[in-house]
Amino acid sequence: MRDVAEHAGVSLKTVSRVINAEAGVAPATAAKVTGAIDVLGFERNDLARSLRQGRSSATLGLVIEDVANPFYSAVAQAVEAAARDRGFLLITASAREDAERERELIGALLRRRVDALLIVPAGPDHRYISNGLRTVFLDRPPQGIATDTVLLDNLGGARRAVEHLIAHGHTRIGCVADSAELYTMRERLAGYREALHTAGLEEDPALVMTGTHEAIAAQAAAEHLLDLPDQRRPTAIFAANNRNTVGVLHALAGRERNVALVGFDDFELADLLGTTVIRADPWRLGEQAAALAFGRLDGDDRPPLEITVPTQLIARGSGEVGP
Amino acid sequence: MRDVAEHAGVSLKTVSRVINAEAGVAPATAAKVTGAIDVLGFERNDLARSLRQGRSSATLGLVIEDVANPFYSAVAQAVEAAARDRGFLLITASAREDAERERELIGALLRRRVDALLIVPAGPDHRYISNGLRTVFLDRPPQGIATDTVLLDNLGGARRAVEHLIAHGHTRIGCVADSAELYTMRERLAGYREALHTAGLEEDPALVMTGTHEAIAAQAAAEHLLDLPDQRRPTAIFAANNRNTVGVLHALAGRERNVALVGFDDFELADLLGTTVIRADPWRLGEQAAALAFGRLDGDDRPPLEITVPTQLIARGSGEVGP
DNA sequence: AGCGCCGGTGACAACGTTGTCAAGACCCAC
DNA sequence: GTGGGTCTTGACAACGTTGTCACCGGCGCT
Repeated sequence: MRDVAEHAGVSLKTVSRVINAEAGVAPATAAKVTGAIDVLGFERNDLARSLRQGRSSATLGLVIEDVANPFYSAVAQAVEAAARDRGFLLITASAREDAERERELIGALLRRRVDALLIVPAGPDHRYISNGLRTVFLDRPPQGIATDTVLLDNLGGARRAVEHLIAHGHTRIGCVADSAELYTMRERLAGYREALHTAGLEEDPALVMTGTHEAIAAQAAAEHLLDLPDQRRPTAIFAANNRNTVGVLHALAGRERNVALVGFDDFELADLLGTTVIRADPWRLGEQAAALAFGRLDGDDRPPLEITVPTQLIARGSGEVGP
Repeated sequence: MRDVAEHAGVSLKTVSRVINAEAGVAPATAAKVTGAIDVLGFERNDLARSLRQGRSSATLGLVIEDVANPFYSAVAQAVEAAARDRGFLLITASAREDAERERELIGALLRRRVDALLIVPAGPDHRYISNGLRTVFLDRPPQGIATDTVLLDNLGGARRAVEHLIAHGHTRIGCVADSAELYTMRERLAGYREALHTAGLEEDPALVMTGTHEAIAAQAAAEHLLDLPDQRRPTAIFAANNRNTVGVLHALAGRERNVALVGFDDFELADLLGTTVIRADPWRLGEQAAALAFGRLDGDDRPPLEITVPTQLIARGSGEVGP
């Protein structure tokens, strides 16, 4: 900027005024300045700008599990769209279910003075987050701090899935789920159990497979279920997230036996595969979280809010077969 | 930091030394400082730091078409992983095939002084990018400037796909592609034509549907092809990207007629659906681009490089049926 | 003519950090 | 005791920008 000022023969402040389209610059002066800017190819340094102004550089931070998981990339898309509407950019970081990494990433984002932080938490404790109201938790609640949270109706969705299977005559319903330490999985397992209990069915622990984070592990778990002896084998399976559903589909693909399936999370091509799912809208999750964050930036200082996004059963065939 | 210094009874510079683990601070002093940091919950301002140091804040900028497209989210994942290995964060922005928006986003990233810029270009002209060697183009080449570029073997992959169909006896091969203004589409169409020509087949313009950006449009285009009268109808279809393949799959799903299909881009569940594809590795695209960018940051000042990532045909059944 | 007002401009400090340099304290060896 | 060295610390400027304030000249008013 100094160069521009010299080249145009004006002061730094005048250049600043032109760049920011402030009123009170003579047209002739402004022309000289814009000319110099063009010649020199000057671009304002927004880092210095935000430092001077005290506000951060119109940036949101998003910490998710993995950008390549379609559920989370849809969340990222929604948040980015909301950010863009306000002229914000988005720093996305993947914590990969690693608490230490999550902590590092959050630290790096806070040191960069992002205006707000949206987090799908992996760690067991978030008291170290000192961002006050400018933090929104997504998909899973925080632990140890009170702050805005947007969750899915995990329990209700899972219960709905299992009720649906029960309504089609199933009494031996298997469950393939990610680690039971994850909040979403605990909720979904609770929904699974609640549906069984309400229907007067007894839970068979042998039918509940947890800890399958990758699709390939879910496939192995489902194969194990399908290989159980006839009277112990499930006639239906509830898959507790998109990875698990993909794994179960792979396991079922090699078999003739028609086992019913309802998966949590919708996915592309589920219609072609005829897979009945509980649709949880990741776009809405991200949208709501961004709205909360921007609300806080706009001065909303109500106590922390918790929003629950509803889920919906989409029947496509795989969940509508009898035992 | 000033507060920390006062609280610890030392100078600003000493606090700075402790924070950055510089040598030459007496253990007792360091203890006082870390104590004060803990009490006050101080966190370094990395914006100010990078301003002072002249280098940018260890941030990469990535401009892609759309985070929610699995191809690009895989690219983002690869770039983010590479960034993280170097302690960098990644700002991801979606240009959505909009040249003006692309320009805005690139401007915003440059003003934030990202260390390097990785771009899947949408616009027709990139001379306005003044980032020198710190820019890498991904998936599509730049126009008007010379800079590092990582491309797929679009032409070769498409040719391979169509050759494969020809080898299975097809002579009327349709093509469903996104806008022919996109570089990747031009290349893939060229590959399609090259394969036909090499085999002595004549291209039927009525079988080439372009401009289908969304899966739903691709479905309509494919349905149009399938509804052609018998002697003009294609017996095989080449779908030029993942959206198009999904659309064609939907179109085929409602029909009994067995039309062969090879799609460009692999996708999850393609194995279950038995879809033969040309696999283009998005992870490798992102990885290579990040490697180039970091190479430039490390002082590599060779002339701009162009890297081509190979593609591979994965036969799964849909491409191996005869006419 | 004298007054105040306003449009246009610039000098300067400050945002929070770090690089440079110098100063003080201490120790060792002569 | 003096000189030189090391260790520890701090004062100060600077990064690039903008907010505050003051200055200057011209205008219209009384």
